[in-house]
Amino acid sequence: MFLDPVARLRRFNRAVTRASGALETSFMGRGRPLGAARVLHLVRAEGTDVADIRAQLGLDSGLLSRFLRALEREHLIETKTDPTDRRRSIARLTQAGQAEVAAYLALIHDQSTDVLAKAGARADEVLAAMDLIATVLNRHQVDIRPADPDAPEALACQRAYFDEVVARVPAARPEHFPLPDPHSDSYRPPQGRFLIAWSDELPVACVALRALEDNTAEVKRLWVHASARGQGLSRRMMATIEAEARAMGHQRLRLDTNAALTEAIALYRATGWTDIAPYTTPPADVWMGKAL
Amino acid sequence: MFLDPVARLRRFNRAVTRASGALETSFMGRGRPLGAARVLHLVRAEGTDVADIRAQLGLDSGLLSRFLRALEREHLIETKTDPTDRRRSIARLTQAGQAEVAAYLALIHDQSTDVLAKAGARADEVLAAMDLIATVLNRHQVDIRPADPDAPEALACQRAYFDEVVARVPAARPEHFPLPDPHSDSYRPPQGRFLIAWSDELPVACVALRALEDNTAEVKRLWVHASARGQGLSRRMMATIEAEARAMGHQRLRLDTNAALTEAIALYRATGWTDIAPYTTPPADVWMGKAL
DNA sequence: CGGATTATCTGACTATGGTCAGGTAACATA
DNA sequence: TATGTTACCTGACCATAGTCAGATAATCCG
Repeated sequence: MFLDPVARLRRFNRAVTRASGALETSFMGRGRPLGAARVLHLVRAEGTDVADIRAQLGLDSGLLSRFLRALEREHLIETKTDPTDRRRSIARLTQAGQAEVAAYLALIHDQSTDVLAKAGARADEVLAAMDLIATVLNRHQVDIRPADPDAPEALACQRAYFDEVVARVPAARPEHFPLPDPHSDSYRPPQGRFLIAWSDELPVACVALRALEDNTAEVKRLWVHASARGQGLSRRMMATIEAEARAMGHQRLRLDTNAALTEAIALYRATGWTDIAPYTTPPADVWMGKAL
Repeated sequence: MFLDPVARLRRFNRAVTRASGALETSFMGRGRPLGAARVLHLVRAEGTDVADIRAQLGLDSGLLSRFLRALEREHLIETKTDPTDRRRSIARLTQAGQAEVAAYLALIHDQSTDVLAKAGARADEVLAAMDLIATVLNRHQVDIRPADPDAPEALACQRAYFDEVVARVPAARPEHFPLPDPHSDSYRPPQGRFLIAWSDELPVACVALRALEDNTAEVKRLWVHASARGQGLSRRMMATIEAEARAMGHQRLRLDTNAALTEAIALYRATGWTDIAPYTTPPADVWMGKAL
C-alpha cells in the first residue's frame, strides 16, 4: 500500500537493529565483552559441557577457551575435567558467577519491560506480533517432543485448546472441559502419549493420544498456537501421533470434533480419516476414524 | 500465558538476531566490510553531504574519512568540496558505484522475499506485525512534516482514510469519497495545509486543513495508521494543525465527522471542540467547532 | 583583521572477535 | 600395542570498528 513489502521489512530491520543495539551495549555495561557474556549465560550452576557451549555458539575452540580462562580469572566459573572422558571438560558457575548471571537477567528484564512499556495499551498486540514473527522465522526449527501431560506447558496448551474450542464452537461451554485430572495416566506412556511442538522455547502445538479397548486409540486435544497456523504444523502433529500409535501396536484411530472446526476436519479428511458412528455426546457432532 | 512477556521478547530477539545475522553476512558477501557498505548506501548519485552521512551513522569523522577513501580507491564514489562552504565535502556515486548499490539492493530484495516466502499465506499478517513493532520501537521518532496533497504518500494516506471510514461508518459509501482532485489547491499553502507524520519511511498519519470564509478553517482527513494507534499521535496531529491554523491567522475551526468514529469524537471533545450546527450532508452526522 | 570554530584528514593506538597451526593428553580401535 | 582421532589449550596472527590527538584549511564573528 504505502511501501512495498521489502521496504517495510527493511524498516522493521532498522528499528529492531537499533533497539537490540541498545541491548548489546548493556552487555558491555557490566564491563565484559559480548562474547564472554554470551558464554557465561550458557554455563549452568550444575555444570555444562564445554563442547555443548561451543556447539551452541558456533565458536572456535581456541576462542572459547580464551573466554573460559577470562571468566575463570574473574572467579565466575570453575572448570573440571569430565570424569567419564578426561579429554572433555565441564564448566560450572561459582557463587559469584550465579550472582553475575542474575545481574544480567535483571538487566535484561528491566530493558524488556522498558520496551513493552513503549507499547502501552497495545503490549499484548505487540507480543502477539513478536510471537508471530519469531515463529515464522523459526519455522524450520520446530521440535516435536513427548511431554508429561501434567507439566505446566502441557496444561497451558490444553487450556489454550479449551479456550479456542469454547470461542469457536457455539454449543461448547467451559463446563464441558474440566481441567485435566492431575493423576490420570491416560495420556502418559505406556498407554498414552502427549506431544508438544516447541519453537525455541514457546510451545506452539500439542496433541494427545489415549488407548481404548481393542487395539484402538483416540486422538485428543490437537491444538496449534495462533502464531504457528498456516504452516502445516497440525499435519505434522497428526502424522507424528499416528506414527506413535502405529508403533504402539494400535490398528485403528478415532476422534471426535465439532463441525465448526472446519480446517481441522478438512485436514482429517485430506489425510485418510472417514466419518464413523457417533461414540460421544455434545458438543461433539463429528466422529471420524482411520485404519493404521 | 505460556511464557512471561520477557521470555517472549527474548525469543523474538533471538529469532530476529539470527535472521539479520544472515543478512549482514550478505553484506560481506560482496567483499566489503559492513561499515563501508553502510556508508556506500547513503551516498546518492546526485551527491550527499559527508556531514549528513556522519550524522546518520553516528560515525567518528576519522573513521568515516577512511571509509570514503576506501570507496574512492574502489572507484565507487567521488568526492568534491562543497562550493558553498569549502571546508565541507560532497560524495557522489560513480557509474560503478551506482551499479554496486543496485547489486546490494537486488541482494537485499532477494533475501527479503525469501523471508516473506517463509510466511507463506500469512505474509500480510507478518508485515502488519513488523509495521506494528517498528512503529512502537520508533515511537519517539515520529516526524510531522508538511506534504503536497497530491504526492503519492499523501494520496495513499487519503485512500486509507476513505477505506477506514467506509469500513466503519454504516452510512458511508465509496462514492461519497471521490479521489481528490489533483489540481485542487485547497489543501496546499498558502490557503491550506496537508501534514503527514512519518515513522522512519512509513507515513503513519495525516491531517488536512482548508480555509473557509470569514477567518474560519476546516480540519479534514485526520487518519492514523493501524500500527500507530493508541500512542497519542492523533492528538499530536490535531495540536499541530491547530497551531498551523492559528499561525495562518484563523480564529475558528470546524469539522464534520460521524458518530461511529467514537475515539475521534472523544479526542475532539477532550481538546476543546464543541458541537455546532450542521453544515454538511450525510454521511456526516456530527459537526464540531473550536475557537482558537 | 585576528581569534575562535568548524569540517575533514591523517596517523597512532586499542578492543573485540576471529582464524590457524601446532601441542598435549586422553581415548578408540585395529 | 601402535595408530589415528578427539577435546582442549596456547601463541601468533589478522580484520574490523572504533577512539584520540593533532594538522590544515576554510569560515564565522567581534
